Amino acid sequence: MAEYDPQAIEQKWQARWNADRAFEADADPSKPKYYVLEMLPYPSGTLHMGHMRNYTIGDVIARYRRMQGFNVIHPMGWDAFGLPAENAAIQRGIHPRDWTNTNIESFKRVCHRFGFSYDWRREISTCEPEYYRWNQWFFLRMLERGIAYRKRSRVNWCSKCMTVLANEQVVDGCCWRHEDTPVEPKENEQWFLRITQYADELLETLDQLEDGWPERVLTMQRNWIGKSRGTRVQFSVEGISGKAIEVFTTRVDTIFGASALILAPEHPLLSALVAGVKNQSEIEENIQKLRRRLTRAADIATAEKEGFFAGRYAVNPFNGEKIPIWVGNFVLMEYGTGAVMCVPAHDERDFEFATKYDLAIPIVVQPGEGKELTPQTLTAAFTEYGRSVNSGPYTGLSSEQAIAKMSADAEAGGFGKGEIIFRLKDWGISRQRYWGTPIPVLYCEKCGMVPVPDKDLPVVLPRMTKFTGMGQSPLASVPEFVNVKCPKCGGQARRETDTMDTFIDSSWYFYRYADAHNDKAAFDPALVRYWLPVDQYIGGIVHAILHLLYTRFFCKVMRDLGLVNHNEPVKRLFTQGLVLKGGTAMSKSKGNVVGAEEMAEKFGCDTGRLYTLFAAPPEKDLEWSEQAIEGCSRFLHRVHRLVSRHADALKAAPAGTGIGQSLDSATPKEKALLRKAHQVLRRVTNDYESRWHFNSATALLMELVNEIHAQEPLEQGARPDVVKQVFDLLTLMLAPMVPHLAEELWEMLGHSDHTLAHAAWP
RNA sequence: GCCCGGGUGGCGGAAUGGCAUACGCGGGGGACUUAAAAUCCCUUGACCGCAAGGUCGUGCGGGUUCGACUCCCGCCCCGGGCACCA
Repeated sequence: MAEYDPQAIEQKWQARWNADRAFEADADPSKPKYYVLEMLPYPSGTLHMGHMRNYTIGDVIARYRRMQGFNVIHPMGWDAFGLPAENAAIQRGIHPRDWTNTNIESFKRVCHRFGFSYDWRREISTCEPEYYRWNQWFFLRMLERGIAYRKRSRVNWCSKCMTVLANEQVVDGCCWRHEDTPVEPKENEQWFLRITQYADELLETLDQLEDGWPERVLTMQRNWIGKSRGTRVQFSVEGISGKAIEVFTTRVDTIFGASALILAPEHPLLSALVAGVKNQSEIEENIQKLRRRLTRAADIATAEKEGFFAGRYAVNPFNGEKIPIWVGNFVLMEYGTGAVMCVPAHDERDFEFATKYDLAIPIVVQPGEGKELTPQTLTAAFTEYGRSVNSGPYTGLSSEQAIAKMSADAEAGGFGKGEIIFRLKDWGISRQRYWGTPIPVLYCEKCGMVPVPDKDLPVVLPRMTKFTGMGQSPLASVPEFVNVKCPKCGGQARRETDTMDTFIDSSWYFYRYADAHNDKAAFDPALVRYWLPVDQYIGGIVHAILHLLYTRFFCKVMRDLGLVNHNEPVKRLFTQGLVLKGGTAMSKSKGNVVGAEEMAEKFGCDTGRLYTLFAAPPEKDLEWSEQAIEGCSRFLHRVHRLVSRHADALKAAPAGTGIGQSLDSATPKEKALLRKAHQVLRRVTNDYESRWHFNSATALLMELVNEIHAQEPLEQGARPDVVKQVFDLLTLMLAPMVPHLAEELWEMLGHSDHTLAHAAWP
């Protein structure tokens, strides 16, 4: 009896799948399609079990859907541009392209080694001109529509990455790659994509994803977009004509309770306001002090409220009342108008501020329901809706009514209007680094900024050889790249030397899989219409905002370009848990990785796959345990032994009894075994179908094996055709999770007609 | 502070109102073996008991129900997200 030899079996079946082109799928409108996608990896270092868990889950789904008769597209590619490659180049003197390609080769080898059912014809690598020329093409289309634009602004600079970061790449005031490095504000001229133009739609269509996306991802995106409905109101400044201060408020109904205006220290009107007031120099000094203290975004949230009177008064347009203008450290220049009205009785922050600086606290909203607020009983701000009091003509209205009426009146009176604002900012995409897509514009002495004509795409990234990581845009030091003729006037021009954020690359890559080698267009819309949107996307929660927001934005832009006809790129999203070792996520920098290849060497990849599925439900974090793997290995050996021991008898079984046929003549014992097998089938199907609890699916299969083992049905004289049916079911159920072993068992059971790759799910 | 998850043996975890702890790991005992590995069998929540058996037991306190890990109310703890967003 042959022992289970995973290495041999795995090689054998991988060769067979290759020869059969078992996982290649082409668009075929007569078949229902299913798109299974795993987030494409950044090829750095070694592929570890964290990656493998992601791909194993995807592979199980792809194989299960294939068995169900779907035309399954299951592609893989490489997020090949990015900083670590460039940093490796600086540290080791290797070119980023060579470093990246070496890593891609090894990642690919391991993917093959694990038997993932990818259609490799669709492979892409984002650092190849064949791919990134379409980044440039998209950029030019956005430029034409005003979605891409250039402006000077305050941006986030990471001193370790030596580049500007997008807002989405800043976590708790620090760089997302360097959690201990606060980003520094920096004035910079750079390119932005006007994602805010889609803010409302990005928020609205999240509702369509309720059934398919994790609640927390939807919440995170909603928070990030941060829609607020409110009113913009202008306060004139006493003694200065023509210089109104605008505030944004969601509670215009409380404006009769405003006891001050508070401006952000960076407010552009401040210097004009302060000019000529008593104590001018002292106030200016205080402003400088506040500004300096606010350089670290991380500190702002925790800092104590501070402020001071700026020397002038504003006029409340609703009642003509004079209120002092203050400067406060808690007012954010980046949000709203950079100025707020201070209504202490009905806003917690204002209450705190007013208490500290002894400002008036007039009550203008009463809760009703028999409760009455008085200055004596008000120990905290009352921030809920109620009924307006002491609010002139609005007294007696509910808060909702007052907001509506006061917004309308402000607009009629020309001193304000209802407005919706978002927290979301435009996407800054310029990076002062080398290893990325060149931005396809140039600057002509005569014509100014000129887009590179489509016919001149791609703008190929030159092969630089010296990397220092110092200073600005490495490409600026390559004269052959920088100096060009202007395509408009033929005069002297300079190329843009910043490169694109690599999140552009990953924003549309899964559309390219549908038509990976098209050299006339990013993709053929007909193919995309067949394959997209993605039916099931699987990846880490880290991309809950970053990648998943950007890709939704790209989808909407592509729709408006007439390239796609859907509104959301991904129907269902699954975020798998981390693979931990010693309590922290496996990562090269922490030095706690378990390499996928060594895993496959030691136990075989089927065991590795099974372990990541069995050790925990897929959404939970999983602590790596070598002992638990041995349990999985034992189980697979046990199954192999069980089948091979009975293979000869079962092969000879009469072919009469197929799965699902009734067995009137079976003995009670035979029926009990069959019943068990079908119970397991029902529950395992449910696990594959919707619950994705592969750990309990595996447990059920173990139970079935234990049951067969305990009963020894053949030895006890059970009908071979009945036993065969049970073994067939077991094998089919194992197939998505441990495909190599399942194929081997299938063959041992005498099925020589076809591989399991496309066998029908029972 | 607000919003999501979660809390079950020594450990990973199972149980979609119906035998709590499936399955696996680890532990204990045994068979086979000269021996070991592998394999196979038995056992393994806590407490009381020689035993048959009994009592307790899913973070804590209440409630609904014939019946609650599961539903409701109030807390505690852990993880994650958001947060001077006006």
